[in-house]
Amino acid sequence: MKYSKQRTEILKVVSNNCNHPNVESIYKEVKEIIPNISLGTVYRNLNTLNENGLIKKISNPHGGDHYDKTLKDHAHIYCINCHNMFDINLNTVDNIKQIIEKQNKCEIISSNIIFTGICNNCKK
Amino acid sequence: MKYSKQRTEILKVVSNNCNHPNVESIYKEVKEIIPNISLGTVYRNLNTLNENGLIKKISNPHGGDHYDKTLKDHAHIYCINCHNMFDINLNTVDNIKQIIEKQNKCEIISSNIIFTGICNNCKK
DNA sequence: TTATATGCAAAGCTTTTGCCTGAGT
DNA sequence: ACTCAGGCAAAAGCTTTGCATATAA
Repeated sequence: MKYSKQRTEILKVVSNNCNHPNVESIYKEVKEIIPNISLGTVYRNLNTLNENGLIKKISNPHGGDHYDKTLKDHAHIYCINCHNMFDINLNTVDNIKQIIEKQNKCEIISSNIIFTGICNNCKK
Repeated sequence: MKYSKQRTEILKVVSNNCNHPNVESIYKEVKEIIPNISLGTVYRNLNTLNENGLIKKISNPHGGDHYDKTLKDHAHIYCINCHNMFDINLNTVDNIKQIIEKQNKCEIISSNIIFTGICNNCKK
């Protein structure tokens, strides 16, 4: 991977935010710094960064992937009202994995755990 | 919902199989019975059946939705080798939901839990 | 100087939609 | 008869890709 201003900026946007931005909002935000960046570059770099383990892709059942700076496997809640995605501290994910591997005699590589609902903030 | 031969056949394909077919394989299978069925009809009916709670849509992080006859919330494992999806008996899903609701003061409507790995059969 | 990344636009996929015809009640 | 469903093809999204140019090492 050769350095590029574009990729650095994209990584920054994902890393500096606590939300879990999707492609659209990453594109928007990076465009403010590098106005002539193309959407293709954003897609290409998100894939590269994901493949190199610098960010983590979270696929959303409601459409569109989100990207996460936290690399450790963890669960999320997706709010159908504000469309944001939040981390869930579910320290049982690793335990569950092991249980499933034993019970089903299979090998688990990764997990995608998304709860859909209404977040703390939107409930008010 | 008015009766239709097409919808009945689509529901049968999802219900009579223990695998969790995706659109492509549902289309293929129904086509053997109703050769002139169109792909649009399959999509339309899968959505209708899902909305009416007769089947359950499972979105796959690796692309393409799968459809499930089991309506109760449960987890799945997706095998990256044979591309099949299998049920996981995870009787803790309901417990986890409640824990999350309490901890995060949010409301959970549904869950999408998919583990990716290599299934029992492909491991051999 | 050589390899990799970008921008742009075209192509590719999957899914949805419009419109007219056909089937169900 | 009237309404809902299907077939077909076009459109809509989202994502990837090819190609020429630009940038990094």
